[in-house]
Amino acid sequence: MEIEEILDRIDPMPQPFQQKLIQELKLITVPKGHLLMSADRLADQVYFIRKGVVRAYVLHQEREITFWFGQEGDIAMSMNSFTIRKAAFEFLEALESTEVYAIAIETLQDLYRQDLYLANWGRKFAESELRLAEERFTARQFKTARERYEDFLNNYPGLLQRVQLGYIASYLGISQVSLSRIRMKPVGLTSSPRG
Amino acid sequence: MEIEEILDRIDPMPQPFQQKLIQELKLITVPKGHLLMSADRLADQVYFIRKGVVRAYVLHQEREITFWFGQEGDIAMSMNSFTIRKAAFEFLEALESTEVYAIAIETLQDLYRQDLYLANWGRKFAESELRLAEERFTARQFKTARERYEDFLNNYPGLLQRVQLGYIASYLGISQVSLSRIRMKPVGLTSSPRG
DNA sequence: TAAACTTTTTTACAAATGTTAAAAAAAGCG
DNA sequence: CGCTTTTTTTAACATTTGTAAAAAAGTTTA
Repeated sequence: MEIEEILDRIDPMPQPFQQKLIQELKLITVPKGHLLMSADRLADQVYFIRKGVVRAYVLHQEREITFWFGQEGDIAMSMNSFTIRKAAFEFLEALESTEVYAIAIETLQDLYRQDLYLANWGRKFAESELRLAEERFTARQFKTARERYEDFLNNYPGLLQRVQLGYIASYLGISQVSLSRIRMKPVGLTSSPRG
Repeated sequence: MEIEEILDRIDPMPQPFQQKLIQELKLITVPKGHLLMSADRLADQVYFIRKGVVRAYVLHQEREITFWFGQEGDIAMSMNSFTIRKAAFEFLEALESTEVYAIAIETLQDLYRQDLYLANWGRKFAESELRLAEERFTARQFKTARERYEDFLNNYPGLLQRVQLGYIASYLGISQVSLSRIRMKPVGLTSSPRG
């Protein structure tokens, strides 16, 4: 996906202002397994995904917890590192050979501070991510694991084929065994009294 | 808490720009139990909490799920209603007699579009909320219910005394019975083999 | 293509959490 | 106050989900 389209997905802005951002980008390609970002280090880049799939995960007691997937058109950054300029807590890993447009966080911050259109673009980006995060957070609370799995299939068509199930289970907040149990039984066949 | 302080908590901006926002605010007082916002209606106001406690909750199958608390200095808005101009999915309820500074969403949107400082203030607001949401989302995944309860006590000192436990249990993602079990046993005394 | 490795499913069991209902405690109110 | 209502705790039981380990399936590589 080309960069103009990625930017427009968040909020279209007049050409000249868009170009101010595009000018600063560098297209890089990373192999499967490459870490674009590591925990305990200051994240200094923001990535616009042109091609490929990445996941963000945290490491907790020897265990990886995947909490975000990004594919073509998505934007990856450590909000933690960006806002409070502290070391990131997450890893960002390419799950396929992946092409990203990269920009230094410092440069992006400068653009935001200088330009009204870009500042509002950045605002809309954060707002839309926040909206998704809230939706996902509440869904985690009142939807069953099976419903969340079905939502995942609908919201990320094709991703099931590109991402291994262990990562998806963790993303859904369940163990891989539970996910396997869900997939085993056909949809709609839950453990009702006389199931 | 006065409005200047509430705004500065997100990001300080030069006086004249801050005043552009403050000019538009109306201070209102609502009694305990009042709904500042209701699901299935377009949320048309943003609230800056001067005094009191509010909660945001969703209604799912006869059941209320509290997912956010706000107190002095916090800012309440329906990000869903704000960004995609759809009906809100959440309720916003005052848990005490509460004073809020209110501004129409439309007015705030206009201010953002016109002014660089305000646009960046709005961006930082969304970014910091997003950062908190991510933190809470991952914590939900790898912390036990007891740890989340302890985090709540640390992150919201005094709120335990102002909010009933049923709401807190729901906020923590557990049943009220579970919360009661946690509170029953002293800290550190978990169910170990010879507990 | 055989061996080595990784991923997914299955099994058996343990632990955590939910549900419903009732008792106890606390808060609200005339 | 004492009665009523609400909130919190406790109890008993059912269910979900997790863990660890093994089997099966699928991939990779020499």
